[in-house]
Amino acid sequence: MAKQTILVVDDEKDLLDLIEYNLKKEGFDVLKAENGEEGIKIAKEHNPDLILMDIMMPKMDGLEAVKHIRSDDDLKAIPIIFLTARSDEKTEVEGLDIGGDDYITKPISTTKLISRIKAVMRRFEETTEEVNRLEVHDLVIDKDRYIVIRGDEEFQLPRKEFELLYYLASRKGKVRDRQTLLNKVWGDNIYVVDRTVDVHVRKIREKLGDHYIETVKGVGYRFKE
Amino acid sequence: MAKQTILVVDDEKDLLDLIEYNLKKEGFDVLKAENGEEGIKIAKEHNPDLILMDIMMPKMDGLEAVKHIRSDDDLKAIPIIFLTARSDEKTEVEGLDIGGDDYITKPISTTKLISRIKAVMRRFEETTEEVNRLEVHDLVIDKDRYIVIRGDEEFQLPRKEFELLYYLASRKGKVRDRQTLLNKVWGDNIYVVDRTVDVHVRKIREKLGDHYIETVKGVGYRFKE
DNA sequence: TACAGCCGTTAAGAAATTGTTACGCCCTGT
DNA sequence: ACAGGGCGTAACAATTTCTTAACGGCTGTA
Repeated sequence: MAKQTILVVDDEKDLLDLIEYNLKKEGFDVLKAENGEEGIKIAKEHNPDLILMDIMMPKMDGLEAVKHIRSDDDLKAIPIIFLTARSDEKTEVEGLDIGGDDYITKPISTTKLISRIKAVMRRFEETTEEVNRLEVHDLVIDKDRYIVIRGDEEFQLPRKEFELLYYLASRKGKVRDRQTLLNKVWGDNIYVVDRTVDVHVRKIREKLGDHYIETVKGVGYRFKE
Repeated sequence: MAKQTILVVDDEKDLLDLIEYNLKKEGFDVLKAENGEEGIKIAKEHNPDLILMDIMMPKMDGLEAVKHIRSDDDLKAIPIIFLTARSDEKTEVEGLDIGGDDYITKPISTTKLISRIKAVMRRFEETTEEVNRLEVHDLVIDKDRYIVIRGDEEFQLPRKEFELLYYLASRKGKVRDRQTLLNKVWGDNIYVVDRTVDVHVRKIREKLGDHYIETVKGVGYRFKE
């Protein structure tokens, strides 16, 4: 899965940094804005997958900002989670009414924040109904089911093998060096020896045959075009 | 969309009238009941789209009433919002636990009430519209009766097991990770260890056999295709 | 031929993940 | 109050998957 981007809008810089740190640790890309106006601008430019919005801010407050977002065709579908200083009833409700998808009261527990974010994203994914299904050569690589199909054979690859294959297949023809593969498939802050990739490639070849993943000596691997 | 009907159950007549007035102004049809017992009776007769239920009432209190509603096949799908006099956490939690979908503390702000109602309804619209009877492989999973049938065997699975099976079966072939399963079957803001899913899967397998739910290591579970 | 750089292959041990069982809590109906 | 069922958790066993390290082969170069 491609990295997901979260836009955090809050006027407290410290909090912004703290949230950024935690979200990045969880593997999200993070964008920051310090007020509603800036938030909208950045949202338009980058189309984040989710917005974390403080309600009380100078210049343009969160509620105002969300109204704008919800009336912008390009942005209206983005899920929004509110941050509120106190669980003051009125704000809370107003927020849900204009189209927030959840709200969290400060002070924020990191785990809670993360799990809320993931919950909201999941709720949205089902609605979006993406097709995670690649068809390349004589293979069907179905990520929803985590299986690879060829003719009427069905292969159950282990997770890493599957994801590696999926990544390469989704970029058919493009060479990726081992380090890139590790970053994309294993994750950024993971420490493993890059020869590990070789082993996985070999296992894939063992199961599906040699003719899908090609070696580019001195560079890396690529899915055959 | 047709006018939506809301059943309000509260023993304070004045409040009942006030709420009625406001809901009607918003375009809802309103039914009233003054205690849990009466509430259930009216619910069965009219099948409202949502129930607003006071917790503290004479005769049969709200929690009790909701338990009945949740165990009545015709009524169990109706969203319920609790009204509580105090934001006593325990009652609050208990309420959500037996199947309330939201709760509001008195005194009630009208705007807040309305927007909560709308929010809950929105949430339900997305979820509803399910077929209540699945036929997969040699199984019939009947959600109306909470029963699984194979040939002339009939299995009475406990609630969680049933719902987990139902969820997976209704997405035959698609892998779901534990967290997603928890969110979908247990509910969003429920905190349970994700290994709980394993145990329930095991119990289902114990009763129906191993060949329905497949494990995808490192990912989650899926109903066999 | 000797050497260096790179990749393929293997097998073994480590790590991660799941299966299974048992226990305790809570609620319900008796 | 008590028995029973449903649920969530913890702990340990059983498996599967992942990594590493080591060795051998191939290719191009001096």
